[in-house]
Amino acid sequence: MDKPDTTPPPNFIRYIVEEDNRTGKFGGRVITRFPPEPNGYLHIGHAKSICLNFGLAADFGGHCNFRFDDTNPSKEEVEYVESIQADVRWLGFDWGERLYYASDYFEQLYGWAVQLIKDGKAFVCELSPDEIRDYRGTLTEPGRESPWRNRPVEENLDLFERMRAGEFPDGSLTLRAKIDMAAPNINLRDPVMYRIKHDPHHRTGDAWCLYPMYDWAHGQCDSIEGITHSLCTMEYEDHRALYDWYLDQLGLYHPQQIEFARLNLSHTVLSKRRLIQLVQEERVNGWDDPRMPTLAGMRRRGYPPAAIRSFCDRIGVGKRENLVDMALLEYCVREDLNRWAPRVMAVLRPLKVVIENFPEGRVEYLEAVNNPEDPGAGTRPIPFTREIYIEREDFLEDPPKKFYRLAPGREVRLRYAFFLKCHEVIKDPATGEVVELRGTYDPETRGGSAPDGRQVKATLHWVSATLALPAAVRLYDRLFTVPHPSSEAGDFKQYINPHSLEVIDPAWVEPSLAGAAPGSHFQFERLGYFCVDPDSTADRPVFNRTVTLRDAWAKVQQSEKKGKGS
RNA sequence: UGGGGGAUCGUCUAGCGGCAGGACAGCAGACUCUGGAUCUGCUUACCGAGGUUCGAAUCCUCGUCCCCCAGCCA
Repeated sequence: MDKPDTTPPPNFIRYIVEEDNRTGKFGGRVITRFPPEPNGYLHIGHAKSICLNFGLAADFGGHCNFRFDDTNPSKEEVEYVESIQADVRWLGFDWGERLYYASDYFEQLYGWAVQLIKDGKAFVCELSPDEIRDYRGTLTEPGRESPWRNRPVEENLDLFERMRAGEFPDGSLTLRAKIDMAAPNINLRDPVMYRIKHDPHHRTGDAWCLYPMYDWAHGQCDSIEGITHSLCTMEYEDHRALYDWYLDQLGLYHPQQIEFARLNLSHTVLSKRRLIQLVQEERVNGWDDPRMPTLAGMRRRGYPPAAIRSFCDRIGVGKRENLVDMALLEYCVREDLNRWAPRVMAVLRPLKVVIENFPEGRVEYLEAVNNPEDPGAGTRPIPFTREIYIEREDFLEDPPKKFYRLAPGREVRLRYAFFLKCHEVIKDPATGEVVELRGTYDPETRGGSAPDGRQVKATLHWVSATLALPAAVRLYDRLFTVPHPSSEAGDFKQYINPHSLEVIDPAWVEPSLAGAAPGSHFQFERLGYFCVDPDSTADRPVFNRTVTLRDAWAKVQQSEKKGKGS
């Protein structure tokens, strides 16, 4: 129905697929795959690949396989195979029955290796890892052939069989392809196909002590599954020649590999190595810490999956190096949440206001709109009492020109309630800190407008000081202080933002939030979007700030500051 | 200086020989019971030098700069 809106912008991969369909290269089929290694959590960079692969297949009436590239048991764990599937599902994609594992093909791969040996195109090598490196040559000099390169086929076959049987220790032997030690493409200098690892595998258990290298497995896995378009990141461009070589020697079907640039996001890091460090060194509280760029972290932070998908559509797909501004992701998050997140009131840093002409002990219920963007969302009652809390930063005793919130003698509107006028400022005599405001309300302004037509410049959010619920609120900010921590000099961790998490406890939220379910989203009016954290308990909900609202006042303050400074 | 890739607004991206477009960010304004949302307007780009062509971001040549590759990782 709304097809034009959902059609993603054009990109070079789409053109290739369209062209392939025109020429009938794959008979009009479009089969892609998402092939994660279960050695860590998925992050926003994976989301780009997921959206690309699943989206492309869906748009061309094909399908996308889900395949774990589980060829290295020493790094892989079931925890990850589970979290990865949960994350892809959460993102909104469905692979039906098409869940595969590279380990499903171990036997087939082994058979193909035997075939290459018989054809004289692979050999068992006894060089140590150091020696292999040494023999490989350098970027500018050719390598030297392994002394074991011309072993008779029968001997290779025998040794390879015994490698599988477990007769040799880890690292003692490898199976290598016999290609060309002088190839300018280093991937073609007799690459290792199998290494010995007496390591139990999360799926095959101890059936194998011989594991295929990714380069040996990947092309054939794609081929077995009939993948038409095998999308991967740029660093695999050099490997394509090797995948093609294997497929050619084996006489197998060739998928078409297309490389695209991986995503870089500002103010964070997206390499598994660095994310793992953050987790292991406890710079964050686990993989799903809301500051992490992982899907699990973003989910906990409150980023809706639709926002992440929209982001992936907007960033496009290209081949050049890029650094996408976090502001774009935040825009997508706000754009989505704005449409459907219910609005509530919460005060983070309370300043008590006593409304002197409002009777003590009286509670008046006012009607508040749940979502101005969605009339169907209805209204809810909120209690108004003699003592309320307003946000501390909404009052200034000596307001600058552009500040039009509350000040002595000034009148403002309390959202969905009454006009409030401030008469008196009570301070701590010792510190001079404002501790309480005294004022009066105008009963005639119930609901928020004055019968006499007088206007106020500001509307403040508030909660009843007697009826509000205490809650813990976690304010998150960007994890790093610089746009591109991993390209900065020195250890990336020195650029961690020391203020990336601030906990406010207690903050005060309106009573309707009692029992809010973990994972549910709200807009705290004038403050931002918040998501209920799983750490919440019955008597103390915990809210994570997903993202702030766009803040025009903050910008005014900033530009004033800059103006003064220069 | 072996091989592979890439250079378009501040950022991301479109363009496929015919007016360089969009989004985010920024700026200005309108509107507003959220300084939210919405709406309007504005600023800003083809890495460089030659060539082909009536016409070049696009084709050709020569440069420059950036990224990737020397794991028994993926």
